Amino acid sequence: MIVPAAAFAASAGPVSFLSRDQVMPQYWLFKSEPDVFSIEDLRDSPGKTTSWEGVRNYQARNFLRDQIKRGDGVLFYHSNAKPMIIAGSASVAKSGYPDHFAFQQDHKYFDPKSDPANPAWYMVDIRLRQVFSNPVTRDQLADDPDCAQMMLLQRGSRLSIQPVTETEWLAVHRLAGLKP
DNA sequence: GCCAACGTTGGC
DNA sequence: GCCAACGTTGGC
Repeated sequence: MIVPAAAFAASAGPVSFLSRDQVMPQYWLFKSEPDVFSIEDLRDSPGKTTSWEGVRNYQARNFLRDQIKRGDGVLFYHSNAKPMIIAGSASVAKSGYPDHFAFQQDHKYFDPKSDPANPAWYMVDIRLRQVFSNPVTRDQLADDPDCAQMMLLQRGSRLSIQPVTETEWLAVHRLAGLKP
């Protein structure tokens, strides 16, 4: 039986049958304390790539598990630092997969709520794109009309993984004096 | 170092 | 299911 494409699209719902990575690149901001893991640590990692484990917040977990896809752009933010900066950019090298560190009893990220049959926590891999030679400071972001509304700058925003709009992505690169 | 803003936990 | 206590984040 031949089903007209329009009928199939309607039955498939508003998302249709396009997979996510055929649609649009998305942009994110990942926070990291540079004392723990900095953009230089990423640069010096094998293949300039690292896994992003240890996220233990459900909202961030949902992003990691459901939305963050290979090829997405990542702004690498240095939190709890002097100065606080967007230090560079990265690309998602591997979409969400279970955070296996949560399964390891002797690991600092162990969480008995999570097991391989039903993982509670997820992670992605990211690969360095650019170390900004002129990092973008938090103050610059606050002063820029395209960036002032960023989730990062909302008072009390503790989310360690945040969505970034394309406008913000472009504006951050403009402030860094770079092309994305 | 302080502390506001959260998210989580656990007693009830 | 409520909510107080607690722990953490992260800017200041």
